[in-house]
Amino acid sequence: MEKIIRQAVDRALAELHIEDAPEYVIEKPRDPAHGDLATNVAFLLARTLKKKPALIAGEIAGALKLESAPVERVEVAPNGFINFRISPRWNIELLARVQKEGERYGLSDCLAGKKIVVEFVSSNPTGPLTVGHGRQAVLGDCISSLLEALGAKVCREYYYNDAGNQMNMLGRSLRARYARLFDPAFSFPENGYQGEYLIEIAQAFAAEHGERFRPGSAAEEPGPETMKIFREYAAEKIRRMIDADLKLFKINFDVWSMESRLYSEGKVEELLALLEKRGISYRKDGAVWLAASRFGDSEDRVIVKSSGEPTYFLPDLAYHLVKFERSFDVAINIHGADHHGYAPRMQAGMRALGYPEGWLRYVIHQMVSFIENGEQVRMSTRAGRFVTLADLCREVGVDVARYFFVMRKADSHLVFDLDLARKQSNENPVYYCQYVHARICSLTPTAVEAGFWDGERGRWKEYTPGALTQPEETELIAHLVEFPSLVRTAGEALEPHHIPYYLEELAKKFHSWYQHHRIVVAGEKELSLDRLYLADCVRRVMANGLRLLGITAPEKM
RNA sequence: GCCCUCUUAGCUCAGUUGGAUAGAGCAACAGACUUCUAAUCUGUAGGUCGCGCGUUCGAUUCGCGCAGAGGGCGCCA
Repeated sequence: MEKIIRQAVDRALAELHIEDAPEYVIEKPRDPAHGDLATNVAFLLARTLKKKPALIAGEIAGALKLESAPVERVEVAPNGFINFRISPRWNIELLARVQKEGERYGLSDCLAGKKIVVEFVSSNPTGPLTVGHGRQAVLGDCISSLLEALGAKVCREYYYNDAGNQMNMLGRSLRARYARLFDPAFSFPENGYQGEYLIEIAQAFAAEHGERFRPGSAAEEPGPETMKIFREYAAEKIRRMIDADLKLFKINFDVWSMESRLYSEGKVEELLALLEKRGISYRKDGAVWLAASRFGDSEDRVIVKSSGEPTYFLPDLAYHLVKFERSFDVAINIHGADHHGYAPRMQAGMRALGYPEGWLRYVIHQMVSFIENGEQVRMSTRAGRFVTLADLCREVGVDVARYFFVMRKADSHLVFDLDLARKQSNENPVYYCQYVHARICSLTPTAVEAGFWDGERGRWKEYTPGALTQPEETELIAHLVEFPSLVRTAGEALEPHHIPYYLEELAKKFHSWYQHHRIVVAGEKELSLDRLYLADCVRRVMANGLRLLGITAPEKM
C-alpha cells in the first residue's frame, strides 16, 4: 500500500517538475481522524521551494493520480500533511491471509537463509537458576523466536563456564558440606557457595561414596585427583538442576558449549599464539595483555595472569572465534547490566582479530526488582523468600512469569509486581489476553448448536467482503492486518516487548466488540458466520502472538 | 573521578527511523450482566514528557550541559 502511494507521489512530483525530492515518509498517523496513511513530503520541500507547506501539499495533491489504487480520499491538512484514506476493502483482502496462512500468519522471510546464534543465560554451574536469570532467559528465548519468525535459522546457545577458579571453589564447598555430614564443625571455605542445594548434593555424594573421601582433618589439603572428583560431581549435579529449571520454564537450548572443551581442544592455546603472531598481545609485569585500547576499548586487558592462568576473557574470546568458524551470519549475546562493561572488551577483541563490524551484537538488559504489598522484596534464602526461578514459576505460573519478564523494554529496569502476578483476574494482563482465546473457543459449541457450523473441520466459511461494518469491526480488522509488520519491526530491533503491547491492544479491541455485538445471532446465519470468521481470525493472531512469547493459548479458563 | 542505561499521569510503563490535540494498564470515582464465559464492557478525572540551552517549519524523540536512579570501571567470573 505504501509503495503504491509512494509511486503516485513520485509521479506527481515529476509532473510538477520538482527534482531531487527529499527522503519523505509515508506512515500511519497516530490519530485515525487523519486518515490511514500520511506523508510529510510538503514540509521537506518548504525550504527549497520557499513556499508554505500547505500550498505545496495542495499542488501535489492536485497532481496525484490514484484512480486505480484503493484510496478513497486524499485530504490536505491545514498544516501541510497529505492524508490518504484507504478503502476498507483493502484490509479485508489482507484479512484473508490470516485464515490462509494460519499458524504461519505473521511470519516473513526477510531473514531467510541467515544463520544466527543467540547466547543467553550462560549462568555458571555453581547453583540453580535464580529469579534474576528469568528475565534474560525469556528475553533470549523470545528474541530467538522472533528471528525464527523472520525466517532465520536460530541456534539457542548456552555457554558454561565450567573451568577456572569458581569451579574449584565449588568443589571445595561440596567437600566441606560432605565433611560436615560427619563432623559438623568442619570449616567452610571463605567465599564458598553457601546455598542449601549443596547440602543435598553432599548427601547424594555420601550415599554414593560413603566415607571414602572423608578428610582426615580440616587442615588436610585434598589432592588434585580428589578435588576433581568433588568438582565434577557438583558441576554435573548442578547442570542437571539448571536443565530442569530451564525445561520447567519452557526454554530449549540447541547447543551447550563448555569452556572446558575450549581448553581440551586447544582453542585457547591457538588463540594465544595467533594474538602473539599478529602482535596484538604483549607481555608486561609477568602477564600477557591484549592491546584492546587500540581497538576501541578503554584500556588494555590481561588475558593470562602472571600466575600463568588465563583470565575469563581469553577462553571467551576463543569461544567467539569458534562461533564465527561455525559460520553464523550474526551472533547475538544477551547479558545483564552487571556485565555491560564487558561488551566493549569483547567487541575490541573481535575487531583486533579482524572480524566484521556488526557481526556480534549485544543486548543488555537492566536489572529486575520485585515488589510485594507495595514494598520492594529483597530475595534471600535465609528469609525464606523464593530466590529460584523454579519457585517463582510454582508461585505465579510459567505463563505469567514469562509474560512479566518480557513485557518491558530491555533498556528499562523491570519491576516485577508479585501481587499482580498472583492475581487470577482481569487486572493481570496475561489472563486478559488468554481470555480472548478461551472466549472465542467457547463460541464453537454455541455456533454448532445454532446450526451455523459449516461442517468443514476447524474452519468457518469464507467471509463475505464488506459485510462487517461496525466501527469495532473495522478497527479490529485493521489491527489484525498490522500483525506481520509488527513482528518484523520487533524482530529486527530485537525488541520482543512490542508483542505483549500489541496483544493487549488486540484483546481490548476484541472484548469491546464482543461486549457490544453478539457473534452468534439466532436466525441470522450470514451475519453470524461473518462474525465467527472474524472472531476466528482474532483467535489465530492471539495464539500466534502468544506462541512467539512461549505462552499457552488456553481453550478454556 | 570516568563510562553505560534510565527519568513520560498517583503507581507500572508504551511511544516503530523528528510530525498534527503525548497514550495504555493498574489505582480513584461513576455506571452496565433474564443473552455466545463479567477473567468483560462504558464513562470521568489525572501531564512543566526530570531541568536548561541548542539544532529547525516542527523536539518526548537529535546534540550539549546539569540533577536524580540503577549498573559498571580487577592479573574476579
